[in-house]
Amino acid sequence: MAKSAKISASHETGGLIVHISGLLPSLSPAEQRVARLVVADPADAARRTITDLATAAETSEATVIRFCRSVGMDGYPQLRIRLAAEAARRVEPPDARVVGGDIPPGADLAQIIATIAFNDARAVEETAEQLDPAVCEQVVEAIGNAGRIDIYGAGASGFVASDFQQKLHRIGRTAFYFPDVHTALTSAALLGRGDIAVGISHTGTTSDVIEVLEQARSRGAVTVALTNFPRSPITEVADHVLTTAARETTYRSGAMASRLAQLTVVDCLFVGVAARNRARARKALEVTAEAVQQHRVTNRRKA
Amino acid sequence: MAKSAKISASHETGGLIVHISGLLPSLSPAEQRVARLVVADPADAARRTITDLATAAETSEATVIRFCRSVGMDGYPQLRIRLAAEAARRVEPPDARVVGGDIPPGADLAQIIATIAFNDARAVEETAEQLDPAVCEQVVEAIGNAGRIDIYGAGASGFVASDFQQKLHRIGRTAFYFPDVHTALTSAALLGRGDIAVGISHTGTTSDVIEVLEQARSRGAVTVALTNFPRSPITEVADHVLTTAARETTYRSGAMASRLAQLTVVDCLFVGVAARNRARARKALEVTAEAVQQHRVTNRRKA
DNA sequence: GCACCTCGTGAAAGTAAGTTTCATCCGTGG
DNA sequence: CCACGGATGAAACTTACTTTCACGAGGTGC
Repeated sequence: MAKSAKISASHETGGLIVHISGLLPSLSPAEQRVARLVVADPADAARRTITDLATAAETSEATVIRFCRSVGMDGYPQLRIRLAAEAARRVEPPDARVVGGDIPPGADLAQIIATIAFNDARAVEETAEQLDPAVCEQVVEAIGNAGRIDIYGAGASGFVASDFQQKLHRIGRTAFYFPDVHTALTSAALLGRGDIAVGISHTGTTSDVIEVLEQARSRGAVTVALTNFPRSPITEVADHVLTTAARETTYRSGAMASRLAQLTVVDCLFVGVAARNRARARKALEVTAEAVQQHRVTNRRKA
Repeated sequence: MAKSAKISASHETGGLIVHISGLLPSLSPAEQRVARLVVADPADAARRTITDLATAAETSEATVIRFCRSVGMDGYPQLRIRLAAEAARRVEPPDARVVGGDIPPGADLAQIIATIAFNDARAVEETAEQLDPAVCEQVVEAIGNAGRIDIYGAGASGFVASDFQQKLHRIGRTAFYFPDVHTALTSAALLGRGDIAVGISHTGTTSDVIEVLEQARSRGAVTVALTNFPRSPITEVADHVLTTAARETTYRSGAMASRLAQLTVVDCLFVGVAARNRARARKALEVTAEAVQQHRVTNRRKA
């Protein structure tokens, strides 16, 4: 039977549309009408049912099926999902976003959301890229072996410090965080060889944190600094320096992205430490999760 | 009150998978089996027929249909093309990374860093994609006009709550955060019409937070919930629901990505509020920045 | 402890979508 | 004027999708 020129089934993922328009002239009139609809708006075609599309092309379902076969598909459903896939792929409008910059005055919420998310995601990715695994390894090692872990941070970095403390505590490491400088100083004074102190400061210029870290170091503790600026003062009192890569510089942005970058670093260290002793960490996590269980309500679902 | 919180069916093209994983816990067991298959490999699911998928999930076609409806689709074909579209859009991560999953046991630091950063960045991006600007607008409006702002959160979400409080405070809004449930409850009891309460809970099942939010609502305050799961109990006591889109589900990952997603949402709200009154917010930020200036050291650089 | 709900579930009936078959139409060349 | 062959759509057919319904588990109130 006239198995009319079955064009090599383009099994490659892309190029279906191109493929179709390429062999458009070789199609029968009725099939061409279908093809034109498909090429004109693949996404729309994907949404239609075969009868619907046939009607739109002023033809019958049979012709649509024939068209599917002509372009190398098994049947209509297959064409449909391929079209949906391609339509989705080509819709990628990388509208110019304000990279690392301020939010334009007239921006609406949607723009604000897009800009912030973009910058936040960037900060996280770029931080990960420039993080030195070797340094991380040393820090993880130190934390894993430390007798005591002190974590310092002020303001926004204080939240990160606090978060880190809580995480380490949850896997059974003896970690402390002090919101108050005086308490932190006394704690630092009691550190010694085999202990570790981590100072977090976005700018790297927070005198309180630097001071405490210095104290800790003078007592023989290993010191770690987490900052955005690799040459900032805090690095002078640190044995190991980890840096974030948040671009924001203006106070106006309120160091938003930097927090996320700091947290990402904290997460990496945490997972690294936990991975050193899987069994123990897992056990500790299970126990702690269980502990808060009674403070969770069972899922009384909504209608 | 269930009617108050509507599950904004992510009408946009993107975020279906994320949307589904968010709803996962609120689905019935059989539907969850379907959901897991779909989330695990959307492209594959798109290729399957409904009977096929039902068999794979060890359930009936009826359940698959119910699942479609649960996630806001009209029927199976619609789900199918949406899945195909999303699968196509998703850029395959360079090296096979464990998306939303655990870190492989033998991983070295570099792998851990890459995986965490990838998941963190994704959570931020996907959260932004599915955030409903309209709801944000309402919340921003409410916060901007509120007499008093109470923010509740426990555990990891507590840090986020605290961060939010600090941010709002910095631009001159009267905001509070209470680490202690009892204090929070008394504060909530003193709220009234014109005030606003924000409850943050990743799982949406933290009874303490729900309880306090409920109290606030009963006093006439506008209530806002920030959670990863759009049908969790907390949404029942909230006038406005904002959702994050962190995929992690295992407690093992310690809800790491979710924090970042929550912070991104907080940042958006913060900037939104600040943008409402640029002049005043800027002034406040300048003044507060100046206040901590003397706690910064000048750049005595390293040798 | 019983009656009664409600909810999740799959079997089966029902409907719609997709596919095949086949008769018709129409132009072409004998 | 009559085959002939390809294009086409109506209709039969098959498969996929959707709805309905009854059963059973787990809870709730009497």
